[in-house]
Amino acid sequence: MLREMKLNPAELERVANLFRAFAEPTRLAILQELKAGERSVSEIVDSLHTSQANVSKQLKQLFDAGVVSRRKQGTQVIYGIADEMIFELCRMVCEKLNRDAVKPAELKF
Amino acid sequence: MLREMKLNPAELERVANLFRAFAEPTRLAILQELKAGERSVSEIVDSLHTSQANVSKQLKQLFDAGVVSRRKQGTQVIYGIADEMIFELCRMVCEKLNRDAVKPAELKF
DNA sequence: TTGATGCATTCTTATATCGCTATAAAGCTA
DNA sequence: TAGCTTTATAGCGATATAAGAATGCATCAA
Repeated sequence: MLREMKLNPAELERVANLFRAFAEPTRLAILQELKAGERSVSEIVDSLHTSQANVSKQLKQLFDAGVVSRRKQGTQVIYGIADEMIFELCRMVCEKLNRDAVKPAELKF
Repeated sequence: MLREMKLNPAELERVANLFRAFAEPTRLAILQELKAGERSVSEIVDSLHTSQANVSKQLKQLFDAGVVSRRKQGTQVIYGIADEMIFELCRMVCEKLNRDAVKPAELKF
C-alpha cells in the first residue's frame, strides 16, 4: 500500500525544496569539491571563483537541505557530504543530459 | 577515463537547469498526473488547482527541459513523460526525505 | 463565416534569490 | 587584552520566476 498515492501540497513543497538545493551551479560546484573529501569553508572559497560570503550562504542552504554535514574544528568549519545519494542523483541527471545531447562530450559528475 | 573530471561552468549550468525543472511544486504535481498516463492540457488543469495559463507555462518548462513529450491531437495537446528516469529521481529524493524525517509518514512519488 | 473550444504567449506584480560589500561573532595567539 | 583569522550574517541592487489577467492563435462545428 501507499504505492500510488499522490503527494499533498506540503509534501510536494518538501520534494521541490530538496531539488532546489541542486538547482544552482555554485552549489553544484561546492558539492563537486566535497566529493573528493571534507573541506573547510576557506578551502572551498579558494577552489571556487566567488566570495566567502557567497560560499557560506550556499553552504547554509545545502546544510539546511540535509545535503552536507558540518563540524567545527577550532576556528574553522569543516563541511562534508551528508548523504551519498547526491552523487547518484547527479549521475542520473548527467546521463539524461548525455542521452539528450547529440554531442559526443560526456558529462560525469 | 573522464571519471573524476569536474564539470565546467557551462556544464554545471545545464545540470542545474535540469534540476530546476523539478524544483517547483506545480511542476511536480503535473508530473504526478502524467505518471498515470498521457493527459491533455485541460485534463491537467482540471486535476490541479491553478490556471490554464500557468499549466501551459509549466508544461513548456518541462518540455524545454526534455522531461515531458507532447503531440497535437486535433485541437488538443497531449503531454506525456519523456523519460522515466524522472520517477527514479523523485523516488530517491523522497527516500532521502523519509530517511531524514523522524516521522512515520512515508512520501512516495 | 461565425462562434466556441483548447492551448500558448504577453504583460504585470509580487516574491525569491544570487552575489557583492560591510560587519559581526567566535576562536586563536601573542 | 589586543589583534588576527575564519566563518556567518545583514543589507543592498540586480535578476529571475511564479501566477494572474488579458490576448492571440489554431482548430472544429454549425
